[in-house]
Amino acid sequence: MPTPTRPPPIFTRVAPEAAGMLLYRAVKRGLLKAIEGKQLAPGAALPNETALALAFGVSVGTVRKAVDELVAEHIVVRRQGRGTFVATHSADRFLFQFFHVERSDGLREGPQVELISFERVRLSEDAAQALGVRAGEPAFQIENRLSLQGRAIEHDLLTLPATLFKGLTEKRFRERPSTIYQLYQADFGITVLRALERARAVPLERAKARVLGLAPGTPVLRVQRTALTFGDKPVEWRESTIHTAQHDYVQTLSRPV
Amino acid sequence: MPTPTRPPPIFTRVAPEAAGMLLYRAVKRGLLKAIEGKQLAPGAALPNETALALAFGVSVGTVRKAVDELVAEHIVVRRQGRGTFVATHSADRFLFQFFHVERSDGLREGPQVELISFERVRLSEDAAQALGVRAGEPAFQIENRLSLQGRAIEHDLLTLPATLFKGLTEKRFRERPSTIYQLYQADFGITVLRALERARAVPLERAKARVLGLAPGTPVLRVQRTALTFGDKPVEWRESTIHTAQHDYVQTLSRPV
DNA sequence: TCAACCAAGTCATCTGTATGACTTGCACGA
DNA sequence: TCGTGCAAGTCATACAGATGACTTGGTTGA
Repeated sequence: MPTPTRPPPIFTRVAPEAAGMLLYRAVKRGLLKAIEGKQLAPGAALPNETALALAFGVSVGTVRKAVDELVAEHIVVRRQGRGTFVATHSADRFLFQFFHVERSDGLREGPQVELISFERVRLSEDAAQALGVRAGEPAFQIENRLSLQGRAIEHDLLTLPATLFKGLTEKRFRERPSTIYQLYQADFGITVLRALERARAVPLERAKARVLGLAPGTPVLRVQRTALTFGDKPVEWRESTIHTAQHDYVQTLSRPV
Repeated sequence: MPTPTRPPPIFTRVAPEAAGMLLYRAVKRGLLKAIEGKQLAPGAALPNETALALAFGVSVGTVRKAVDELVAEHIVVRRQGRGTFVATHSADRFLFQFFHVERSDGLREGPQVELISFERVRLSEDAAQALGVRAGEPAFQIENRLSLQGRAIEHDLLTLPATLFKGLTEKRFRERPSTIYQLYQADFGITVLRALERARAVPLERAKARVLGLAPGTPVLRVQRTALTFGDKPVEWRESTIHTAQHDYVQTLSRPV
């Protein structure tokens, strides 16, 4: 009788070939791979700790340390007595980690995003420096308008190196299922792990005033963000212009990383 | 012969009486107590891990977990092969953790602080709400001007509940040896661990324009900060007005806490 | 004198095991 | 039928020890 086909194992042992590498890092990468590759979908339960230890060929303590870091990064969620689950990134996690605008009274909600323009360009000096590549490289430049409760609040200008986002089209961008960072992850295998931001107050320019429906010269917040993936490699450069009359840009200062 | 007097032990065993409490938390608190109480001064080396385990009556792994958290909070610093040291709060750590203004080209330096006014007041509604106490409570209100490279860059308005800062005087404040947060710690036993900030862009008011030597109406960054100690208890409310023509307000977005 | 080597001390990682707490589902009995 | 209680599964904490990497300081030998 034929052996029944079974799905390939999700995890592979890391112990032997990872000589010199940190074991718990290798385990973490393995888990991330499975999460990014959708073998472990958002909301799915991870195998229990002893099963993971067996699969990776390491001890439970090592698995624990790997999962600890994923928990700290809000990539998975542990529930005592229940199990460990892949965080449902989608709206909420993105909102929490990368969208820091909230109403002055503390109300937090996800923005509506409208695409204003989508073009192929050559990298400017600023963008090239932020992205760590040469000026003049091909790139995508995307303009968005963000609204909260129907009120235009923010203008975003995104710059993406074309080499990292091969095959991106306006249609694909426009028809993405969820957040922009989820598109990066699902379609291009790029996981944005953290970002650097620089903020300043500037008078609103005429072009953006038109987009936001405000008077030119209004003081607005200008935030420049470099989004980073593994190894602090830059993958996106973004310039946001935020109207902060009814909203604040919110931060928690604690453990600098 | 008389037994030589020896200093009292810095640490006490936690195992027995800490029934139900998390051991590693108890160890962490013990270490924090020693650090706050200056038995372990900034820059001092902690006893090595096995010695700590012995002193607290727990295993090395438990000490390790406690120290891990202190390291994550930048309260101590580990150096492989050397030892673990109490972070020198003083300039650098404060700068790194709580002062987020840097020159546009990335240059980071500590600000010069000038005291402009020091008064006893009653808490306003805003401040009272941020500090989690009733409006009308007595408080100190302190105005500072901060400069970088001789250029006035920021105006700070600090509000401190009088109950937490009993005995604070203008003289003591003015003659503090180092940073403001170090004064809180050394003189009032208050360790600022983290802070919440809300930023917006506003036109510069006339009074602050005079202090900063700028034209009224210039777009400036308005940052409202609530500083927190253990248990997220608010201890300071601060409103900063920052001139961001040559400087940026810098943030790292990563693992939300 | 000086450079190379060596040993001790310390943190860093990993293993393996034990116990407790929390959650769920099932069996049992009123 | 319903609820109590128990057992199993899982994460949470803690222990003890082994090995490796890094730093420092002293010893040795040319």
